[in-house]
Amino acid sequence: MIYSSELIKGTLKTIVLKLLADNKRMYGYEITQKVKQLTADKIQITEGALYPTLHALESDGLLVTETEYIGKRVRKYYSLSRSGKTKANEKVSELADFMNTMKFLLDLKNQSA
Amino acid sequence: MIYSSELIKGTLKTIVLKLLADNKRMYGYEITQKVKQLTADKIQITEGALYPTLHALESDGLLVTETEYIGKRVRKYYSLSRSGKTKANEKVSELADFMNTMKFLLDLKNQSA
DNA sequence: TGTTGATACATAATATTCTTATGTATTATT
DNA sequence: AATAATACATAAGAATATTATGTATCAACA
Repeated sequence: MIYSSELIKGTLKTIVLKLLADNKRMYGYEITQKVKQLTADKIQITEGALYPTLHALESDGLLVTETEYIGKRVRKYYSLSRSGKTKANEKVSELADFMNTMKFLLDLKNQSA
Repeated sequence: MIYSSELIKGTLKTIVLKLLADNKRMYGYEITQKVKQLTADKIQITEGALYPTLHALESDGLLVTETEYIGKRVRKYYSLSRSGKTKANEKVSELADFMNTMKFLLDLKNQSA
């Protein structure tokens, strides 16, 4: 089972920031695989969504990059800047809070009964 | 505190379907107020988001409407169709599952340590 | 050795879904 | 009389994803 894509919307930035908070540095493809693995294939981040997001986070100054070559193949590592670390904490807290609120909403029983 | 708007994306349909599953019938404005109340103002559904969503759910056959007049003011009640009830259950289950997955992701500790 | 699948980046066209702004009108409150 | 709340609706624009496409390297296998 893969979640309907609309659910991912709005959480991608937070997922990326959280993974980078946990792993110091990661490259794009690695992020897609890590998320796939950690969620038992339930969340699959597409490259068309991820790369523009990484570029946006970088241009916001939240991520910094180092490019390395593995053989002849380029690999672009991303890591959190100082402000990125702060932002990561904020976004993770907000999402956790949001999920509690949603859980509460979804657990409500019939109000009309 | 109000959640950053991007978090709401993708959950609105599910919230609406869930509220209608709990309350038999509701009208648009009522839904905005109910969500606001249930979430202590943390989630505020805008009318520009809600009405198009209600119309879409209706045209998908998930909702049915009855129009009533309160004095001279029109009020449009929405309720779940048979397929809407099924869909509501599916969407709520999926979102609950998704939130567990996200919770797991966010609770992970440093992987690089 | 050549074809396939995995790795690894990227962007463009399109679709979806929201925000923000605007509009109309009734009713309640001050 | 003016303002806020109730109640509907739509349009322009922004944000963010999907889908498709492109390039290229590397590993495995037949």
